[in-house]
Amino acid sequence: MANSKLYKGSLNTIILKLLDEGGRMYGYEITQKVKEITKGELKITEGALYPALHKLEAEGLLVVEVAKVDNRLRKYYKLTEQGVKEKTNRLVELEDFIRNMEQLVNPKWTIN
Amino acid sequence: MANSKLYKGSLNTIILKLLDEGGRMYGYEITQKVKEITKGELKITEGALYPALHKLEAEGLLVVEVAKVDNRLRKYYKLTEQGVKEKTNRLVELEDFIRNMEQLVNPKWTIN
DNA sequence: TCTTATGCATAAGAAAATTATGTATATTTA
DNA sequence: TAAATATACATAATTTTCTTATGCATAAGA
Repeated sequence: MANSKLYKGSLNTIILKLLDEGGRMYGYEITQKVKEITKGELKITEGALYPALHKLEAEGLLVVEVAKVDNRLRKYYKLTEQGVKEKTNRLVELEDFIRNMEQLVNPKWTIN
Repeated sequence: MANSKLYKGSLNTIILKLLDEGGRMYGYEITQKVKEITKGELKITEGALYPALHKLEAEGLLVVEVAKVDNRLRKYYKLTEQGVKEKTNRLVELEDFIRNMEQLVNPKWTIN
């Protein structure tokens, strides 16, 4: 995914959130959107993305809809009802994670 | 490490930062410190911590110093000069990561 | 005395990524 | 127009990092 190992584990959260915003997106579109938003700092690799999409679909969080545009295949994914709920959970987890990491590396106050 | 997969990849950064603050710490102490700072939300497992410490030592980022306290063994770790540099790098990566994630899940502004 | 806390360690397995491929069409550039 | 790049999907082998399950040993508390 990136030069930094920190992104490990965050791909699903990113996918769910982008699909929540975008309504429906296809794989390649997701890679481009992420690159755009992070100004090229985060590049989702295909080897990570496609298996992740398949897994989320198998878990019932996404549904796929195949389309043909300009004679090329596209698989549009969108959140299921369950996917929307899971997205919310993941975002809460992300907020908790960030808060804890901030606290660990840049403690605002200390007891001792 | 935690209920959330997001922490994957962040252990080394946490270790380096805590050692930078604490001067020198031993493994068990690190687990307790992390638990304390995150109010029990993040628990470093021994199966993750000890191999990580050994690896950081093998990479030359840490040095170990064995001590015996109350007839029990302790292995104090501290940053090497290289470890201090690496700590700085990791913290920059962490800041970038957090900034990118914030931007992805909670974009402040959009172009379109 | 039994449980919990302290303190280290490793091995087997799972999860999630990287890296390397593979296929195919469309568009841009030299 | 030929070659390179962009678009669009996919999977397999390997690596990294963690969880889970052990194991050993001493100290302290119930």
